[in-house]
Amino acid sequence: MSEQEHADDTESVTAATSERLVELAKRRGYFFQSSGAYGGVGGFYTFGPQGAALKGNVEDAWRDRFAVAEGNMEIDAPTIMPEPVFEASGHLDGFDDMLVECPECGESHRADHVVEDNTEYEDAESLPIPEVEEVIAEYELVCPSCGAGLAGQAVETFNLMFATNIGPGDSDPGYMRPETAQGIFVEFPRLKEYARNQLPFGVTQIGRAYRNEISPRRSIIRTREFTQAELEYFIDPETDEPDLSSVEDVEVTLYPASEQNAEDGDEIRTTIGDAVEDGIISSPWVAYFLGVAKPWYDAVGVDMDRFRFRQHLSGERAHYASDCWDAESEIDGNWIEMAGFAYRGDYDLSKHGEHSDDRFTIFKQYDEPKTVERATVDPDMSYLGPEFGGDAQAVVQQLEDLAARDRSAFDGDVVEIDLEGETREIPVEKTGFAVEEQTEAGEHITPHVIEPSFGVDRLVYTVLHHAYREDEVDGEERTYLDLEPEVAPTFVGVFPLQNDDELEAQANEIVADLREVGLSVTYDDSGNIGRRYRRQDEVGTPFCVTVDYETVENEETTVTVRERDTTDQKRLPVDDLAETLSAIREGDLEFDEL
RNA sequence: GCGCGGAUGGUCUAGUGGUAGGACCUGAGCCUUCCAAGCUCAUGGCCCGGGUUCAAAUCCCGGUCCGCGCACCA
Repeated sequence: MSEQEHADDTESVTAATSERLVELAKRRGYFFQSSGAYGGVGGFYTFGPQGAALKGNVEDAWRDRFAVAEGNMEIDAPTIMPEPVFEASGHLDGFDDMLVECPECGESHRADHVVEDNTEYEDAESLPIPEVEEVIAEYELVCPSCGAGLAGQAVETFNLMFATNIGPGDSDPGYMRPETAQGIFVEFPRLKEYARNQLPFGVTQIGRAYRNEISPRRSIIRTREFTQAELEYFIDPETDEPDLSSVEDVEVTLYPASEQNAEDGDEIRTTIGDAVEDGIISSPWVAYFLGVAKPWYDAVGVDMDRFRFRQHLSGERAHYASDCWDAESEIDGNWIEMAGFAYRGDYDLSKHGEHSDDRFTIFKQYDEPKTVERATVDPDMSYLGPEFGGDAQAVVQQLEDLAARDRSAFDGDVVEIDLEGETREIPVEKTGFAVEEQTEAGEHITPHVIEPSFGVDRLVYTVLHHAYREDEVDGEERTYLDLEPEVAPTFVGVFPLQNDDELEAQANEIVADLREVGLSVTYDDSGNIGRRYRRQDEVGTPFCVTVDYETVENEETTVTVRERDTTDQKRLPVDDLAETLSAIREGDLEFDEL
């Protein structure tokens, strides 16, 4: 077999897993194309009963670890926000792609890239559309694919945000958020109050985000509406350091940019502590969250042999990030991004501070108050008002600026200011100029942000894919999902061995008992017992309880408990059942220990 | 958005210019003392819109959706 044939063969085998998984997902209610009755719509999926439960469990696990256990605050912001938010965040401009279509071959190309690659223009993206069209015509630029002239072709913009109107008319444009993060940043002034103005603090959000992708692909891996679980962790970059003691021994597989660029570069197996010490991960904060994330991914069922952290190459980083690592999982031989851990610096808070009326800063007290000399003005408005009319406020502004900048300007009898190109004189006595000693208790600083941002749908897909198993039981083929008990949609199935009033009554009692303690239970009395086991195997239910004749005949009431992966059975007293299964669900007990 | 391929019950699939068959699943019943058994019965389908034709699920055109490649993924 040739190398090529062998590769094809391998691919078809792995791709088969994805195909079977997608088929299982449809059939058993994990996820499926939405709006199918109307022909479906690209990039939108509905999570069915099993999928919604799995996803909810994953979200709960995330909340437990990244909000509750870390002492962070969770919020729930709207998915639609007004245009100015995205002007500030940079999504309105930065999210705009200029596309030009070739009249010959039909290929679409980034117009700004075509211009930058073939002219002396360096930042074509910032040019207005008509100008880009002019440049293309002027330089007689051609299609990179086929060489046909592009002059005269319209340059279209495509913004990946879904646009809408807030209220009637189109005077108030709004957008579906392209990431949940902005919902947190925008509320920073209030959130810092809830944190009692103390850094560091973290805010989490689990919610939907929307991107009008040009071409959604690979089932729920790339969709137009998806769920993110994000943490924005705000720190004082001068003084805050993470406590790495709890994560320094966590072993990780890292794929740094330097290795990706190297000829024979490879992944590095190391620990969080060593990676920081060796400078592989430059930000200890990013390292901290990688260290928290890895065991968490393990716990929800990601195969650690198919998991790594990959550093972004310099060219692939977002406009806001100074360093970024992705958590990646391997699916069918491809690595897919499940989370990004970005050091966003003060980018977002600074932008919102500039664009809005609020302060996106934290007041940081000095250890000792500082005494500073400061020149101030307290203008006599009864003079300035009549003298300058509508310009009076501008004059006051100028005086304040001047006092701060050059107090010697107030040395004489008059101060000269420039008003719309005209020099005007103001008597110093009318300006209230004074040099005073002031004590400053601290300063306003803009916190830096570390953002662990998780894609929930991709994680759910990975968990299902990594859990997919095929084996044989007594010579019969079996498909099952090796889901962690913590995230499995259904925790236990309860069956009467046969259709028999007494067995059914007993089984129903057990169902009620188990539900009483909060377990997710399903009851099934259809078909023979083997079929029912296989049904639960296929959706990943970790345990099945069967009521048989021994249960109802013997003195001590007992049932069999069957474990999914091994199909092993143990007999347990009904009285302890709820407690025992709860303990397993919580991870305090193993089936083997029974 | 471009190119290639595809679309038949819930799922997987056969099929022909003359209105569709199978397997599995599902439901009802029988049987059954722990792993997809058996028997009987039942529900359920040609992606959408045009065109050609006496007749279109089938041929042609357009669309939608899916998969792959290109581009895109802040």
